[in-house]
Amino acid sequence: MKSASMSDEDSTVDCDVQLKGTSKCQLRSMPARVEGLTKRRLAANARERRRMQGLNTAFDSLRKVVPQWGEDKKLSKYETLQMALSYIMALNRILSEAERYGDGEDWSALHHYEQFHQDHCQNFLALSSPDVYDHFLTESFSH
DNA sequence: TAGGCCATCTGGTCCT
DNA sequence: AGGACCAGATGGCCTA
Repeated sequence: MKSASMSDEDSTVDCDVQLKGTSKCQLRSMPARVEGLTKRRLAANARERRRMQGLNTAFDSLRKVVPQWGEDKKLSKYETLQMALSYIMALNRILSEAERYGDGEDWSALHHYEQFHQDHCQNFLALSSPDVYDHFLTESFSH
């Protein structure tokens, strides 16, 4: 997508991979030591790319299990983490309340769960501000 | 057009 | 020594 047009399956030296401003021709004419360094840099770039792709895959998995407020709007990474955090806290709270009031047959918690997506998204919107978020954390843990 | 978000490159540090 | 992880820099894409 970005500047480099590199293949994903590269592990050490990819023929299509080029260091910024370094042509394949230049690469071939380089002294062996410099060429070695260049190859290692390119391999490191490829590893870093794969690592970040793995991280993004994990973010996508997280997005799938976290509430979203719109089908079209994809949560940013930051928003995904914040949403996951407050989602977990909310579920935790539901469990705590079910333990406190329920005997196992009390499904009032389920009602809370149904309400969750609405409330949660509203909460999350409020979390856009760090100050409000801190307040939300305090409130959540105080229960 | 400015600002947000993102992918990629890069050099440094830590770990095995 | 080489790989994993991290953070800063850079530049592209998109939207208000």
